Amino acid sequence: MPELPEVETVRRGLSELIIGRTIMAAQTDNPKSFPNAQGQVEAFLLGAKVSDIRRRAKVLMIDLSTNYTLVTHLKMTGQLVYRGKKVFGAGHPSDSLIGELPDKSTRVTLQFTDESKLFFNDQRKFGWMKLIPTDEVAELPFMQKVGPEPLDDYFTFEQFAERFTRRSRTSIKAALLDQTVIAGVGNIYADESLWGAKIHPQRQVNTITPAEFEALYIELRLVMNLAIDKGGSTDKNYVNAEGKRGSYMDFARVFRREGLACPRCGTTIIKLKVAGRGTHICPHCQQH
DNA sequence: CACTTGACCTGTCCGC
DNA sequence: TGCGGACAGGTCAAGT
Repeated sequence: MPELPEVETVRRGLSELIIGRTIMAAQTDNPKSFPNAQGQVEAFLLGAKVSDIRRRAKVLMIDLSTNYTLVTHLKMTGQLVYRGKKVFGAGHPSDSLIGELPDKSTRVTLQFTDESKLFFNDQRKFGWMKLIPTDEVAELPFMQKVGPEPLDDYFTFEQFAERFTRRSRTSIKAALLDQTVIAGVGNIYADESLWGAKIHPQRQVNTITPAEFEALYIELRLVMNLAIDKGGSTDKNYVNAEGKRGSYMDFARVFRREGLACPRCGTTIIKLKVAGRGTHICPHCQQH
């Protein structure tokens, strides 16, 4: 669920809220959510000041003054929510999707010296935060093999099409979801961009024409930029750094819209399974 | 090497 | 009402 636009929304929110704050305490109820060797937290996290927040693909990096980085992956149900002192004990803001924190899905709590807190919530426990030396982050296996950022200014349609040659015999949807091809695409924006480009998700990659790759490149960037504009997609769990939902789902054309009319031609949208994922298409606009 | 499937988890929904 | 099973979907390990 958190894909590139959602993680980017969290990054922007956290940049406003926690850069410059100093971490005073950390606790977790689940070692897998925060798997750090004994002593590292005391030595490199407590007393550290947040210096920057970066994103690569769906990975968020909270840089610290100790030259360590809290590398964070939200996976499917992760949330990073900041709560300032004034909110404590005052119920929760009416526009927030979640209530008092911590709650039963809180896995990690970071407390700052001003008593405000950052909560890492993760219902399904797939996500994690890892404390890693900043100059070693780029050497992580995932960072070594992840594909280019689709929204970078210098990322061209030609480079986009070339990335897919490595997955020529699989379906276009499986290739889009492959993080080593293009970074940051997940199930929502795969379906939305394929609909925009009028490509059936089960089409084999080596049957996609250059014109179709160009349409897909344009649609993917369009959809992701719109989603960032709307603060991401909240299907169930996703919230931004203030606990608020994103509104892209109000603009979705096919995702989770099975049984409804295609906004382009009126045909009923259907749901199928492609690459092991729930997949939404217009059977008229997206022919196999 | 290319590609697919299962595991990791918890909560919700559906049919009986 | 309870209960089993399917489903949700990001990534890695294991299998074909």
